Amino acid sequence: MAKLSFPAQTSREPAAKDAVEDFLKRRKKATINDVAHLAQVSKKTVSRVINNSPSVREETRDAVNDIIARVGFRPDPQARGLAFRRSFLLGLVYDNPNAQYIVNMQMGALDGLRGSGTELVVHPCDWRSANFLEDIRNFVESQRLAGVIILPPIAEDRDLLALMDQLDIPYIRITARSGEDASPPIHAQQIVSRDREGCRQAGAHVGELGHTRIGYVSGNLAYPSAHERRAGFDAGLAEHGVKIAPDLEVPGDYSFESGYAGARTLLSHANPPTALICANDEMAAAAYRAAFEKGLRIPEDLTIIGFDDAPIATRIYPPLTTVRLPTRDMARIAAETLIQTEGTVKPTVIIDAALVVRGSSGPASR
Amino acid sequence: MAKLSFPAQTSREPAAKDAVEDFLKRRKKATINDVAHLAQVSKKTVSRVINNSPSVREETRDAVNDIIARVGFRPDPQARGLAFRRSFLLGLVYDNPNAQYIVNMQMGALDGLRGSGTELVVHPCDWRSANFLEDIRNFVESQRLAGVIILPPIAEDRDLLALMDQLDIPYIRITARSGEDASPPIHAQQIVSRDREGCRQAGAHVGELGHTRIGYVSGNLAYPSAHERRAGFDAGLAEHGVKIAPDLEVPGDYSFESGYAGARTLLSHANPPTALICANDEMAAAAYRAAFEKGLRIPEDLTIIGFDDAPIATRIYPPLTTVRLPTRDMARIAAETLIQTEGTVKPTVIIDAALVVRGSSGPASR
DNA sequence: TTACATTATGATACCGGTGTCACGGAGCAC
DNA sequence: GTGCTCCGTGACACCGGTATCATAATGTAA
Repeated sequence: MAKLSFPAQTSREPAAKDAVEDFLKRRKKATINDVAHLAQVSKKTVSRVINNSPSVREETRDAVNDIIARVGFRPDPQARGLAFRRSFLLGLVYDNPNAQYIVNMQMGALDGLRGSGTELVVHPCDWRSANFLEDIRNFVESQRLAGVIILPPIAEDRDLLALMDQLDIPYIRITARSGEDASPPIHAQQIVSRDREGCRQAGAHVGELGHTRIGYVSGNLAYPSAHERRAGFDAGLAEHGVKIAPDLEVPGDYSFESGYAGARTLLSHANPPTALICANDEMAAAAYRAAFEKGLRIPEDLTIIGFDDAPIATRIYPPLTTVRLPTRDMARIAAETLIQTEGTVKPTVIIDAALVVRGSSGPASR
Repeated sequence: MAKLSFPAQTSREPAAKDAVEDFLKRRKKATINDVAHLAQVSKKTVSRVINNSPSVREETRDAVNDIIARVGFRPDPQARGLAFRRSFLLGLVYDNPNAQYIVNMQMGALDGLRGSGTELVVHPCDWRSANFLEDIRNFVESQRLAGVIILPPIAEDRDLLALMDQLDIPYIRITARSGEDASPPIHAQQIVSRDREGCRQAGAHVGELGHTRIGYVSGNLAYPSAHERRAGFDAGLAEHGVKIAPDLEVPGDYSFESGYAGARTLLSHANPPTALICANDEMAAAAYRAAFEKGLRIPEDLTIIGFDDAPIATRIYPPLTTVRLPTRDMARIAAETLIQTEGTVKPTVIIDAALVVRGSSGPASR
């Protein structure tokens, strides 16, 4: 037990030591061939070590790992990708690059990728463009992406989802409404936010404050989120026996401009609202402006509710009561899911939104 | 002149037609080998066509291009990159991912890349981390990036610039102060914003409005931008014989929180300012809050000036008078420069900032 | 001891492109 | 007609990895 059979091993090591020194002097990026040569094994064995193949003798593995560490070898993603026929890049595709949630989701995706050796390639695109699909196809296919995260609203595009299915590349969509109960159902991996629940809480909050004259600036009704949010607000208000006044409802499209126009209209009404619910924070910020221009005080004269808990919610004054949507976490989970699952499709992940009460909501004064 | 020697050509074409049909039926992504085979030339010739090599007979080129178009061949970036020893990816490295200018610059970089076949890989990093340089080195080197755009504030890191020089990869830094007159001078390609000029205009504006009691919340003095901006404001104010009150100056670090704390301090002063200049919009927005909490009206009681013309400048009420920094354009130019220049280093590009007067500035009332 | 699995390892082809260099033919001077 | 350059093209090696399959080394049963 004491004396191990060292003659066999030692024959390799000493020679290698010097060779490593020599190699390092050349200051060249190490390749798998260099490592194989220095470790006196074939490149395939080095490849096995890199890929954690089980069928490598521990002794060999250690020797190879030693050389790898000493020469600082890092396998080339390009070569690896070429051989594997897939890259080590995750794609983030989205329209609407100005929206804050896109920024958050990108940060979330980066959170999820950190330390994985996979990098994030961002690819904005134009949903209205004629070659929308062609552009994405080209991107995904030619980069041989390891996976794709599709952000709202284009995550609702059935043609895009069909394309992704056809390309046979792992992808995950982020959306406000599960596609499983759609017709036909969507079977893609998805991260679904429960906007409805958060909005229910917000609606209940407004009802609880005693408001009865309630205005609403909707989101873009082309997107499921707008309907989910509306349904949630309705449910919460109903808990207190109130509802959005039919004559105090205007369509918005999530933009500041549409929110401003909508809020102006509502606040100019002969019998204006004492509470104004906006389908996102951007429009709520616009409502602030409309209110201030009319000389209204928030929340004394007007309660305003938003949705998203975007940074702007705490930048405007008074800070906005809103519904927090953990966009960053959603994208993080999406990225983690894509790089962890090896072909296996994980079930839908549901994320809850929740009310955050701040200074823009107060009791009805009239 | 009439009869061209067509026998030689026609022998190739007809056979190919059918072959292309056959190929398309297989629904496989075309490779250079497929194209070479169908066009009845060597893959090297196809390669020449792809790369616009001049030494290809026009006739041959047309034939190859025809096949390329018919089979929808797109060269694989991975394989191409492996052979070229560089990828078709541009890296965007930055710290401070929450800042709005980062978002703008990313959009700008994407603008600059559009249609170039190069994709953008975003890589946030942590300047304070011990392996900051190692992380970036690893990223740049292992991805064999085609180029790197370095955003502020890490674009000021001399060690990072030295590393990039050593890695011998095209890169361009975006900064508020040219490195050419630094000691030792920085010879990197750079896009320099002239913050100072914009701030001079803003300072002159404040002076012109008759303010004499002027407060200042500085930027992070570790960054050149903070000094440039301050110098600009000083110069503009000096044009009207006024200056920032020594007792009304507090340090900020560009964050909302620091701006809030700073503004509160200044507005609590026994002899408070009638104008408050903030080194960026984020801090200006925080100053709004501090002012409102004190019951001050903007601009009647207090003039507030920001810098950046970030989206928030028009979201808060009243809209903020600020200095517009064309961050998006700067990054677009950076990206364009990197993909256009083939080894040749372009000179420094200077971008001007300019005052945008909105509703937060008004005449001094006292 | 021999026969037969079982494991560890390597030789070679391959992923899809580009670089090097050699070669055949056209154009020109002699 | 010969010798020369110049141009267009292709054969082949190579970029840096992985897959396949054969083979050497080891273990186990007979």
